[in-house]
Amino acid sequence: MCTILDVAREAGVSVASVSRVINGSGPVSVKTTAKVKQAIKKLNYQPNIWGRRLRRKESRMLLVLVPNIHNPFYASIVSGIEDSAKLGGYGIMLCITNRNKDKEYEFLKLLKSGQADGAVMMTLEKQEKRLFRDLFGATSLPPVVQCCEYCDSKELPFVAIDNLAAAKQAVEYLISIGHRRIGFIGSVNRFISSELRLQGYRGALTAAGLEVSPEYEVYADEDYGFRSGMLAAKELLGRQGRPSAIFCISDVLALGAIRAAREVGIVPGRGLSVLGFDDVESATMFHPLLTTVSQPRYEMGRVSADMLIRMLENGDGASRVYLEHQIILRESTAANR
Amino acid sequence: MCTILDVAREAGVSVASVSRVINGSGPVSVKTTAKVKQAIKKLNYQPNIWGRRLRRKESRMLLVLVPNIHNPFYASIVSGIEDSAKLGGYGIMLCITNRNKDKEYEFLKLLKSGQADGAVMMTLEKQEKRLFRDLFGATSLPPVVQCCEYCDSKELPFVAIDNLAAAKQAVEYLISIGHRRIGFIGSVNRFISSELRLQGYRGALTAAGLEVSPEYEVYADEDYGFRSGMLAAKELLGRQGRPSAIFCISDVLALGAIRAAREVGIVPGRGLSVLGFDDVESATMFHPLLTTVSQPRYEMGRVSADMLIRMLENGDGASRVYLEHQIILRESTAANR
DNA sequence: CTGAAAGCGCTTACAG
DNA sequence: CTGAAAGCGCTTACAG
Repeated sequence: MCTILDVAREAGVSVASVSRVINGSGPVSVKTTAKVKQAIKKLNYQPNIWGRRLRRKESRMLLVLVPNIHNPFYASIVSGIEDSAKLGGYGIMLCITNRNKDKEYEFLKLLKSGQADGAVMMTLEKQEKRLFRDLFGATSLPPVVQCCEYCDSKELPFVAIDNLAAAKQAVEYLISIGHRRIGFIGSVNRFISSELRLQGYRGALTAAGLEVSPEYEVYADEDYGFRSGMLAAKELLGRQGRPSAIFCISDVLALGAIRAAREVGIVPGRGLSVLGFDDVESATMFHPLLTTVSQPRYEMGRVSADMLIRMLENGDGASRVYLEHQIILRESTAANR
Repeated sequence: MCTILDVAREAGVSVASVSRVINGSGPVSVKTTAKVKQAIKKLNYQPNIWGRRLRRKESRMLLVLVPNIHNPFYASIVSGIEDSAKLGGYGIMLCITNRNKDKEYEFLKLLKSGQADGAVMMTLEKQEKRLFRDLFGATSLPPVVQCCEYCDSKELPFVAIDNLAAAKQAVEYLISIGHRRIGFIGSVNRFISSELRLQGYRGALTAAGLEVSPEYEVYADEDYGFRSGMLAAKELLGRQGRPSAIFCISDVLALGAIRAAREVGIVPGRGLSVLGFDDVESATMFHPLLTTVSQPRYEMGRVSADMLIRMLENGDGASRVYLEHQIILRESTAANR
């Protein structure tokens, strides 16, 4: 590895000039520029990033926190973040938290120590007070954009869909095609999306004059696992006056519900309508293809990272954006006769 | 942010002593240690990583290159790498290459510029000469461990399963339960695993005295996509004397084949045996549950990262390790009568 | 056991 | 337009 000094010597100029050429900063004559460029090429010079960062006091690094990476839902989001980061000249560091708050905390310390400039977080639960207060104090706003999930403290920016409206529409659709006994499979996690989807479900029932009953609301594990979706659905289907339709807060759960229905001899689609959330790839792998709420995943990643970078570079304030969702009608829902 | 100098002043000692306490290097009296620790706590001091790295000339950062992140196969591997890296005190930077060689190349430059110490690569194709020669010259070995896929240059270490043996066993199983016309769905990519699985398939046929026919070998797209698996299977199933079993080099392709079979009126499992590769989650989501070859994914990630770290820290030489695979019998294969 | 000082590779006022 | 020099925050021989 050669240094800026080697280049300067090779080109017969000062390190200051070399630096100016590399960064396109300050005035340099064409002649000097040419000599420097040639020397860089000849020596195959790569600026040492640590020296630069130490000097500039910036890391050009973004943190990305995802709760788990097995749910295919997160894959496209990470992809979107990565693309935006690259475009802005940032690298990303990924942390798969697996609901381990300590791991999350340790990782976020990289912000304090200057190892990263900002973070996109998909791991924030509804009430996440301690984390930030401990890390940044009560006053200063951390350089963080929340994606998909967000906590209810008012100041932090986020990018998400309108989960309440989306869930309400989804359940309204089920009602519109004749369903009256509609079950709900949620999750025991503390994500705001889970709560809002539950509220949307209840809201739609209430608005239609249908009864909201805890009998029809069951909960899968934190990670929306397939197997736990199956179990939840079986519970629901074993009840007196079982539901004719189930709204699930994730596709993986919905897929589990479909499998559960089959196992107890119900034909999914005809005998039981199932509506999911996310539109992951496996939603269209098998019949009945899943009716679901689609989120603009890649887009959410892009927008989150872009927002974060603007905050970092232009000092833009916190904003909260809702992206469009879409209800995609396929085969897993049918009219109730 | 306060610096080591602030801590030194607060504790009434020199920066050298503070540094020694932080790093547990060199001799320090209990008294000094106590004073320094107290000062660190009081000031909530975090060492600046850039200064340290500039000085030590190490980055404590590992690169991870995956071809795509939509295939659930890669998720656990990344998880394993992350865990090992954390244990060794390394951070990881993720690059989703999407088969973009330039992106890969740019990313690997981080090694040269000292931004990362080593890389775990899952993106190397059979003949990957240019990449490394351009980057590291013909002589020096790059600090890279290959995972799952590897190139045929002899020197680079890798962690993988024995793809040839695994594929051979899988197809031998199909033969053992009475299948004679066995199709193959591969991929047009240039990964060694794809090639070895093809060879294993052919080897098993030949060993059993069955004919190897190009008619029975079809190829899906580079990313083992579900839809392209469907198309490939339809091609196979449309042929004269269609196969009674299909060996697929990935589960997602196998899932596509199962769907294709259904669409042309064949009952997968009974009417057509399908055998996959990877044992991803969706292999057990729907009936027929997929018979498949399971790879120790998380383990592969762990072992790769551990090996890389040993190379970096102890100067261990290149080694090549094969991990155990396993054939998991489920419902998608049945005896041919 | 401790501290003064050099130096890692870079950028950027400052003076010319 | 150019260069000498200071300084970013750290670690580590070196001398004591």
